[in-house]
Amino acid sequence: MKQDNNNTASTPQDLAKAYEFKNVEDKWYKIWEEQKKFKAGLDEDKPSFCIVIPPPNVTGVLHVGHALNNTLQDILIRYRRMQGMNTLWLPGTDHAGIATQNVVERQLAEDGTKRHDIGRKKFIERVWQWREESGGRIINQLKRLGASCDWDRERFTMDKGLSRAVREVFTRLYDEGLIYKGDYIINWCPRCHTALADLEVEHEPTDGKLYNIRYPFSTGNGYLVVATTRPETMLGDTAVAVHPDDERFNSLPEKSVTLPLVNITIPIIFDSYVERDFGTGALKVTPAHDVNDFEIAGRHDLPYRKVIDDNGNMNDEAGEAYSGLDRFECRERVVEDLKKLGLLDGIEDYQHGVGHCYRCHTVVEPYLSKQWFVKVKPLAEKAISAVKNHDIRIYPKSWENTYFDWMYNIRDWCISRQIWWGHRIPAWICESCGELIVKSVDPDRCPKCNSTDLTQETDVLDTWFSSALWPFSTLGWPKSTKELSLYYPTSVLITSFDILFFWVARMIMMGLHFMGEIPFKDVYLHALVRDEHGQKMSKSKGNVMDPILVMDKYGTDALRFTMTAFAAQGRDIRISEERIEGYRHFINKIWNASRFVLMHIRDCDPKETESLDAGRLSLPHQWILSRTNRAVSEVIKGLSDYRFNDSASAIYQFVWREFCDWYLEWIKPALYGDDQEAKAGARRVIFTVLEITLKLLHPIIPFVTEEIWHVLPGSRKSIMTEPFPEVRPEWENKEAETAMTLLMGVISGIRNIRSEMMIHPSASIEASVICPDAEKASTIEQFGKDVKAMTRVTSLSVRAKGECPKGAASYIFDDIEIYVPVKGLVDIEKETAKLTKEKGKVETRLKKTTNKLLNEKFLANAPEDVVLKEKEKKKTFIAKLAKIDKSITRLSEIKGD
RNA sequence: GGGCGGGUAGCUCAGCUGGGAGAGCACCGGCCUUACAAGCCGGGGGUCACAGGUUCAAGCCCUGUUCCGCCCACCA
Repeated sequence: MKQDNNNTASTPQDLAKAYEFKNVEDKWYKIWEEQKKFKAGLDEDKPSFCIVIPPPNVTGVLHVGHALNNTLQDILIRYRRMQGMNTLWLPGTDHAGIATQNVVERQLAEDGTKRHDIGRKKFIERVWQWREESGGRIINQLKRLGASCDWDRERFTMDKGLSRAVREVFTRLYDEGLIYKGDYIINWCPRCHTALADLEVEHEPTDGKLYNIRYPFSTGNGYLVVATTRPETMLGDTAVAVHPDDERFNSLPEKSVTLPLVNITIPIIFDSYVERDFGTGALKVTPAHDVNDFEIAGRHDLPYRKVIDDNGNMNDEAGEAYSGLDRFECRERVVEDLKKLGLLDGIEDYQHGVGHCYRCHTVVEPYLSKQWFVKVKPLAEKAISAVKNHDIRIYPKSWENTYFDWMYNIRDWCISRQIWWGHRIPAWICESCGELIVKSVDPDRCPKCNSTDLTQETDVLDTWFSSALWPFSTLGWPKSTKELSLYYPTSVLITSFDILFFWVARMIMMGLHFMGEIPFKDVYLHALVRDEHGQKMSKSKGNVMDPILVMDKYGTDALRFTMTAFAAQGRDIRISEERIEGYRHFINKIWNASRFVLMHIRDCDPKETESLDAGRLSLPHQWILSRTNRAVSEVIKGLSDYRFNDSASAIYQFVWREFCDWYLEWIKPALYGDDQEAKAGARRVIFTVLEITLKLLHPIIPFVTEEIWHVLPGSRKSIMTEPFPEVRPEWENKEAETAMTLLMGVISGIRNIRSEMMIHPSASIEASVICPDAEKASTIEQFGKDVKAMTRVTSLSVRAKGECPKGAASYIFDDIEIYVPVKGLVDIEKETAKLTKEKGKVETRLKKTTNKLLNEKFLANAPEDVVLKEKEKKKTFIAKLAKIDKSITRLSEIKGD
């Protein structure tokens, strides 16, 4: 088919019978990019709409989660752009400190080298090199998805501007006393060789053992039993704690015990942290390797003895016998040695939570070290009120609780990481006087002693530190830019709920603190995409669905529509290829409907459709325009409420069921007939409705809609810049809808009889309708021709009352009765059974209704219209029952003949 | 230990402020009807997890029970 931007040579005959997406998608994406269609407007007179992308990791490969996330963003962006707003979708990637470093380290390993061999500088160069070569992969995959980001504004969390913002924020927070450095217990990953924030530790239930160990009293008479899951840490114990109110320890013979294997004396202390019910009520205290013990030690001024090093091995402090051993080997050794000494009081199986690194899954070591922290409580307060006051709205609302809960209990955030890839902390130590200097620009000399011998902090910042600034750092902060004033606060953040704490909460805190304003007005948290069995997708399980392969097979639009249709607000989405295949059929349906419309509108002047006078059109046209209105308003409502699935299902139903199945079939006689006026009217309407439909669909399925758009008559620019459809009140037509509902009922009735009686679709039949309601009867009569055409009935009679010929099949709905004479064809048993079943249903309903109407309380309390409706129902049911009874009687008479 | 979400048709799920149970897929029957067999027409199928309660009226609101999933948490 022709791919010109005008329609000169495109003819319906040229359209392929089935939609071939393969060339279409690449073609249009290129054109959109070339024509700068995604460029953000900076027009101060227009309202703004802005989304900053959740930056995927540079190491990332597009997965279905990204596909969902970015489809939803693109829908809103395209929708708002069509509405004529200044629209910015700001893209970018995240440097993903640990993840990226791991990738490059793996590469080094393949080359037989290590990062420490090549040194920090070389290593970082190597990472940048890697980023140049492979970091753009995910960006290209997003393009494949149709994402209409303003790519000229693509940012990277490590680029110059953002790095400046990071330093600025760090320095200001430090100056305000909200960043501090100190010795604390943090989570240490011995493999990644870095500290981790609490959030970065995944606790997993693990089968372990609980060891009961005897700690002999210093004098040698008797012992205390302590329980531990980690016997190796006893080498670093500096006390044993018991609860101050625990009667068992009221009159301890001793004030200290001898630490086995190490043979030092450690005190028995009293601390209410200890749970009296656990074990023997005595707790070994290892301040350097346990968070709680660390705190206890602080309260009691206990010494800290580190016995494990940063590789997870025992150090010299652990004693000669254990030094150098891996912590788990050491555990076994310690247990053996205790056994030999007769100090092991039993081992029990024990399941408990063990922390693992979220990047490499190594067991995390609680580790005492010097780290940088953000004091978050003061920041959290404002962030809590912002959501409480609904300055920020979270969708679905149920997540608010989770948010509040975490924010109220928030703990200081460890932001230093002992890796190389990331924003190096802008802090220096003066080697002459020991002064700590924190500055956003590199200092030349020490402000205190004027020395030039300064050494920069080697730690880098947590990746999430820079992501937290994303909504304003990407818009130019700390400079005050036009972009900031135009687009901050951004309109909505669309992301997955699993990074609510990692990212969303922190952006809110940082945005409020540094911009004095919320970073976004709405937060839409979408579900997690799982496989068809509800399993989380993971490489190890092998159940990962590759969206690129899906797009290769079914097309991007099919994937996008599926994502939209499944985006109901909830916790997870299960996806399978079958579903995508199903929605590919829908894309094809649109294609074919358009093909059909095109056949008939080739010579149409598009301008004519602008002056469509609904009042002068015949019933089906009035009806479809009214229904079009409905579709428009439902799609808009869905998009405004973040109920994407509602929008998808509304447009699906409209296109397929109403426009194709009913309307197009209905007006075929007019389109193929000789009545020029009727034909012209029909053409104008199908043209108009198709245009609206395509525009309505474009945000969800951009490629196929653009492709079709360009073969429609008239010279055409991109559908991307067409105004989004609006509801047209003058098209709403209740009467037309009522009439059509009635006629569709009659048609379905006749078709039902045909099908049930096994009458061949091409066979001509006669039908009669008995309809006591004069108005309805008149409608049926008036449109008898249409009814006949839709049912292949040669003669249709409508009467207020009457008898049905013998040997006819019947269909009853509401107060209307349809008969089709099918001499000799009627299966009396079957018909009777059908009617009896129907009778049962109606009887049940009648009973319900009657009961309600007999109930005085109902009459007194229910709103008037509900009561009225109930009365109407009763009448209808009674009439229907009478008809069914009559039919049953008649059948038995036939049988008797 | 605390919190959250969910149990609706064979499967996957909608069902927003309470007023005659829906969709897609699957299934059954019939059709190559001049846009589409990736299609058209017709059809079957649900004590809305269970038990109470509120209400004239409950899939929807309240209480309890049960099963599944997730998140948070410092009982070693």
